[in-house]
Amino acid sequence: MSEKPDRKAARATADLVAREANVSRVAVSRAFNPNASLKPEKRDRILKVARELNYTPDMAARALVTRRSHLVGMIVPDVCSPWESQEIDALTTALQAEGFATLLFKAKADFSMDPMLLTYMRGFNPDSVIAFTENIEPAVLSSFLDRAVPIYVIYDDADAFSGKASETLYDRLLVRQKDGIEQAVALLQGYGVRRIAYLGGKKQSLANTERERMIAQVLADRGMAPPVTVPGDYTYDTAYRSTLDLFRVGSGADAIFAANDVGAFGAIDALRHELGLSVPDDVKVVGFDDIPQAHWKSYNLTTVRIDLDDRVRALVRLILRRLKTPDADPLVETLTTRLVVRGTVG
Amino acid sequence: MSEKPDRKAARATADLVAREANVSRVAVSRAFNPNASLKPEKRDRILKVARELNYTPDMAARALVTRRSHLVGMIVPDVCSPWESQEIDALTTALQAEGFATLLFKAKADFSMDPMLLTYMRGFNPDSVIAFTENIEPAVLSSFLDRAVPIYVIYDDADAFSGKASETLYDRLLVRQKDGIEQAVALLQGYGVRRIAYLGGKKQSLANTERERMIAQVLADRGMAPPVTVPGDYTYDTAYRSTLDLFRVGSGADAIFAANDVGAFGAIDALRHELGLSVPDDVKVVGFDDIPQAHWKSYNLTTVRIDLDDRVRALVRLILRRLKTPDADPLVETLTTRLVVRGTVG
DNA sequence: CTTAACAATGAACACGCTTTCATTTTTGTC
DNA sequence: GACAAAAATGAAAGCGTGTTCATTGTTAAG
Repeated sequence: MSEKPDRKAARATADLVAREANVSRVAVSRAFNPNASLKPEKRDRILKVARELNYTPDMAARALVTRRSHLVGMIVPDVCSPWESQEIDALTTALQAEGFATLLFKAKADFSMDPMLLTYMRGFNPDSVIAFTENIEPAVLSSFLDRAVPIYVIYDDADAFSGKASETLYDRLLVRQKDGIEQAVALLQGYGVRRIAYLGGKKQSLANTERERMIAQVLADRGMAPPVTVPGDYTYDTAYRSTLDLFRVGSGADAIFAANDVGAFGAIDALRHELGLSVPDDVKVVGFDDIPQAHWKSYNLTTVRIDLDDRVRALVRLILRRLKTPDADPLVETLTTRLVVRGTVG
Repeated sequence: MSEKPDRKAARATADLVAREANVSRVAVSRAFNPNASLKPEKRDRILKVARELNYTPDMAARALVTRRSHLVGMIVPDVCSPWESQEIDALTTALQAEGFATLLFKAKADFSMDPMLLTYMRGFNPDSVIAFTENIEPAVLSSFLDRAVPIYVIYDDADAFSGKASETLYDRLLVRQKDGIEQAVALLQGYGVRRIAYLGGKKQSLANTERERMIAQVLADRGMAPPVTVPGDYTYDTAYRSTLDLFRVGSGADAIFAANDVGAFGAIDALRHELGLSVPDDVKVVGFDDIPQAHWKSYNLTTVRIDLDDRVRALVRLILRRLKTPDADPLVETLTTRLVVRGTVG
């Protein structure tokens, strides 16, 4: 870590570059704006001088006049969650390549957003906002919408949504969770499973609600017993305790469908290391997400995969399109899910 | 996700608020600047009008004149790494509370930084830069230092550094890694371990180099055989493969000291699930970091803990102090490490 | 060679805010 | 109630850039 003793350090401005290169300040601006017309040799000379002077256009000044901050705000409840950190990583990489920087904010643990935080965030004028927090308040939404900032709330849309883009005002990312869930349930049924427990995620999470609803629906379609619902919050520790509670009561469940992979890990460890049960012999376990840890040998988790690359690509496509053509018609991107079979079911 | 159909959406400015509240624009500015002198009732009235108009000061405009962007740049090679994501999360939370927003950038996988990226980043004028990338290039450093931006390169300083602040130009975070390493080696020796393998991290990582050097030193001090060094890169998969290689060759190692917890997980899984060895009966394993996953029952890892809270607190203290008093003398914050005993040694 | 069309150029303005600085109002003291 | 000191106020200047718009320099067509 370090710091410059000399505080005088004047940063180079476009004016200085212009003077040094014997051109007008406007020419310097044009040199850094690829689609502006400027004689090539002149541009080269300016860029050379700029490099020597260690000059970079000031984004703040630029944002002030262009009304584009080149910032994309991300609101995240828990950066440590493997699934979210993957998304942050991938989105940041993709947006960075397009010239946008990630502005990171922490939401409150209960997935809600501090109104103060949002007000503060608005001050930075992000060109777009991506919220990993699902229960975003309408007031907050409209406060951004007043400034015509496209907001992307990341959660997995219900299949119930028909897919007719014209029916909605917004861009949407539609994740067909049912596809993977059907494959998972079919596999479990094939192994003779009779009673499935659903180990939930955060109550406020829409993705969680949808998953629960859809699992119930698929079970009903196949003539199976409705799921036993076990409380969870996407964390290992809660999943661990809930699993203990479930089996000490003796619910008769012979399979656990977890709302996310981390929860599945907690369930597996409770079963194996505290209840003395075997996975998959006594109890089968299926997760959701397919995070990198799912293939770790200690878990080797069978799970419903949401392809991160596809997901991020679709999201970036939506965002960039909206930024470039703000008045374009709302678009719906659809993703599917599929079961990845590993060792916790067979 | 959503977008406002109406693009006109004029954002409220200080001028508008001033007109609406029958005051001068200067008064509005003062209302939002706590230490400016303004009659309390007047301030209240202004803030009320501002709230009604949904007004927030524009940070870009503010930054332009105050020369403070209230942005802290973070350069991260891998957001998904549990240890790094923890740090990002904690730092963002702490800085957010102090009114700073996190500007996130991805470094290249080899821990180096793309010069273009840095140039781009400089354009945002971060008030400070925190680099999780350890082999930061001097040219890059000085390009920021020219603007008197304090840079914090996060790695664990050698104990070799005497702690005399006057001898360095920079603020430093000194992590006494040796403390925990000594405890770990003592424990291993107590269990009769004779030959320790060091499962390394990324070659470019200074923390890794330091850890290796210090383990060798502690072993020598205790009259033990020098460590067998096994190549690694902080990832699970590499650790897994390296461990297989090590034991198939038959190195005679009866303990593995991993450069980080994730690497330790890979080693444990290779030993248990592929080599048919027992941890801790056949081979003892010690990790480094104490990430949350370390207490998961499948691993239950004995590891050298670097207290994240202490670490972040110290870092935030350094950063804020430097931002408030840029000319203050360089300061050194010292942290210790300690062994957390769980199930992979006893 | 002339004229029209076009590319290149720079002066001036705007973006939204903070900060002097000189002025006015309020407060405190005898 | 008079004076000095302190607090409150607003006009104007400026932060570093992009963008008209009118002007100049250059090329293409006739």
